[in-house]
This record gives sequence, structure tokens and C-alpha cells, in this order.
Amino acid sequence: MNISQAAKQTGISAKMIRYYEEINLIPNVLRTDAGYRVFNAHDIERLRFIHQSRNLGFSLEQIKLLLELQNNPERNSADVKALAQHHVDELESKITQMQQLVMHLQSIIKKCQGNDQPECAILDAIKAK
Amino acid sequence: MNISQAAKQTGISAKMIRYYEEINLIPNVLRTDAGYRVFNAHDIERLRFIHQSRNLGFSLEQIKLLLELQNNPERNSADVKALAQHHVDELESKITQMQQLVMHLQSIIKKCQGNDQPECAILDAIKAK
DNA sequence: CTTGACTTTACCATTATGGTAAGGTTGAGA
DNA sequence: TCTCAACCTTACCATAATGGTAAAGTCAAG
Repeated sequence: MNISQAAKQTGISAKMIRYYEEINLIPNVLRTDAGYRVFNAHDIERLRFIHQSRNLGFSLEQIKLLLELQNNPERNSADVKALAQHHVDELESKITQMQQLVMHLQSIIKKCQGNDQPECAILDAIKAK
Repeated sequence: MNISQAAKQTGISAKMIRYYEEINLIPNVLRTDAGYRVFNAHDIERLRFIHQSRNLGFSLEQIKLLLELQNNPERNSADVKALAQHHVDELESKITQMQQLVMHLQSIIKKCQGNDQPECAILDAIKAK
């Protein structure tokens, strides 16, 4: 299977497949004599795993760890769970931060008339602090 | 006022002040004969405005627009309000997306035993799709 | 006059992705 | 057998905002 077929099969662009290989997220990809990459079923499975993990918001660094766990038959599921929980914790922390930002912004925005006059409570609020 | 004093006054690192100048967020910074930057009160005010806007989560591109509005006495506050509202809309959209991700992840995580065995519902969920 | 604390520019790095260009390969049809 | 389109390859550039480094110049106090 060449790279464009692998891209179709996995939903990852050819560009990204090359990049994942470069950063050793997929190792030992075979080549033809001409240097074309050849993907086997195992490679495709790994790429699908990466794609799904990206959809779940894991970073490539975290995915590297997930792949190591997945390929280690002596893993402890506790380690996988901890990794995933850490990811959720980070997301929740960012959500909280963004919600506070939204509340702050909304309280400022509602004071602005939003008309054709230059007076603006938003600009005033920015300058004020 | 030199750059380290300006940094202290505004809460922006010297590194970032140079960068903001490079991308024309702060124009026409004076120089001594030796090439040292000299910041006047107007520069400091502008840098403070940038710092506050960054704290509100605006991008540098958005801040460029905010600065133009702030320096335009014929602005319409409606334009400022629209810009700020757009920022809030983007934040809320990202928050919603992240909340959905968190819910999805949590539903997967709670199925994982999290013990010293290799069986892991999280890895299964990633492989499954 | 020396020395330490500044300043300058020019790089490199981060994260994940897209784009381009220049050049080699392959396979199908004339 | 030749040609041409459609692939493939690597090597760059770009994104957003920030931090870091190194080499070289400047300033002020002792």
C-alpha cells in the first residue's frame, strides 16, 4: 500500500504520515527500491490508532506513550488510565480558565453601547487596569 | 526609558517588546545614537494596552485592530463591541468542543479498571473506531 | 581603564499542520 | 519504445506567541 492509499485508509494526510514517521511515531516503514514508502496492515492499524487518539485530543507526545502501552502486553491499565485522566484534567483546567475569561469579557462587553459613537466601555476597561 | 524599564512598567518581557515592535504593534520607537530603544509615555501606554488585551485573550492580530480603533477618534463603539463579541463567540465554541471531548473521554475512562492488569477499556475504545 | 550589567541582532526551539518546488518513478497509451 | 499524467520523494517556508542562546557593542561606576 503506498502513501496515498494509506492516507485514504486512515484519514491522515500523506503529509502527516511522513511527519509521524519522521518523529518515530511509526517506525520501520518499508520502502520500494525507488524509495517509495510501503505500508503493511500493522502500519495501518498504528496510523488508525494515532488518528483516533488525535480525535480524542491527545498530543503526539501522549500518543507516543499510549502506543508504547498498547504494544506492551505487560502494561498496567492503571498507567493508561492515569495518562487519560491527566489529559482530562488539563482540558478541564483550560475550560475553567476560558469560562472565567468569557464571564469577564461579557461583563465588559455588556457595558458598551455598541453604536456609532466613539465612547466605548471595552476600550475604557482595557485602559483602566 | 530603556527596554528593561519599559518591561518592568508594563509587565511585558523585553523579548516580547522587541517582537511587538517587529510586527508593528508599536511603531516608531526612538533610538539613542548607540541604537538602544527609548520608550516614551505614549509607548508605555500602548504596551500596557497590549498587555491588558493579551490578558483578555485577544490575539495579537485582534489587538492590532483594537489599537487602530483606540487611536481612531471617529470609531464606532459598535465595531469594538463586534470584535470583542467575536472573541467571546470563539472562546465559547472552543469551550463547547472541549466539554464534549471531556464527556466522551470520561465515559471511556470510567470503564477502565485502572489496575495492574493489561486489559484496558481505553485502549480498546481507541482501537474500536 | 576595567568590569559588570546592560543592549543589540540573529539565530533555534516549541506544536501540529498545510503549502510549495524541484526532481525522480510508474504505468498506460500511442 | 517514447511520452505524459499522476504519482512519489526530500527540502524548504509558513502559521502563533513565547522563551532561549550567543556574539558583539555600550554604558556607568569604581
